[in-house]
Amino acid sequence: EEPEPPGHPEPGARAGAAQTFEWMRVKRNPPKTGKTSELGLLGPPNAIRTNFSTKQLTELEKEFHFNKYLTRARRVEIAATLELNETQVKIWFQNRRMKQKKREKEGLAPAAARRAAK
Amino acid sequence: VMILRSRFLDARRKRRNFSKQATEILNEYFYSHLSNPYPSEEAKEELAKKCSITVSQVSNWFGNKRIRYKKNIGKFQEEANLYAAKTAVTAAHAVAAAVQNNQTNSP
DNA sequence: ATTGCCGATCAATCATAGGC
DNA sequence: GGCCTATGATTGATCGGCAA
Repeated sequence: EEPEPPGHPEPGARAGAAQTFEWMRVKRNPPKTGKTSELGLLGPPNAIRTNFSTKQLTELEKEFHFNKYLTRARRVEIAATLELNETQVKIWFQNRRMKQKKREKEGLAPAAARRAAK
Repeated sequence: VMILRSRFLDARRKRRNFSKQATEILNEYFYSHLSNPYPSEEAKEELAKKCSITVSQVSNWFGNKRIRYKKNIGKFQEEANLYAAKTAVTAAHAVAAAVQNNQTNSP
């Protein structure tokens, strides 16, 4: 409960100064969802977080209530309708399911919290 | 504009800061585990209970803390030293108690 | 070997709280 | 009241692991 082997005392680390641990260096690869549809194939691939429109979110939400999971066919259909790629639709449903689960959990916690309230 | 923002009552709007005490507990954990500030699910539950907040809020806190800390380590230096000293004292007491206990019952 | 899902996390952003 | 920073929450997307 106290792994500390990979200690990396930075060369410039001084007494009292915190070290730079690995988690502080973690960098995520930029999103590759941008797709190269718009541009032939030059220019930096869209590496920006997509902002779904209210319309798109409304449709996705509607579909989610109908089915928590998508079939390949349905996914293709929705992606085309909302002008999103299949990966974005897939990820949206994945995140939506996690969100649903989180809410159910939080929704029941209060009940148990009152019982265990100190 | 307002319409776009009124995303079906974003819970974010009624946000309240955690109690000073809760923040103390969270920071103590964070800085005493600075080499790997990723509490296990069990640790999160324990922290949540001590802070009177939900596990999700503990997760949010650590997520924000980690990102903001590494974004600007310098800005947290003072805070880091503060908690480092605090936990050091606690550890010293623990060691002292252990030594005391060791001398009392020596096999 | 490929592909989807889960759980956790990241990273950017939103909206409010708090201080001046 | 305006303005700026601090902070909790949200979310599109990534990472690693596992299963089909």
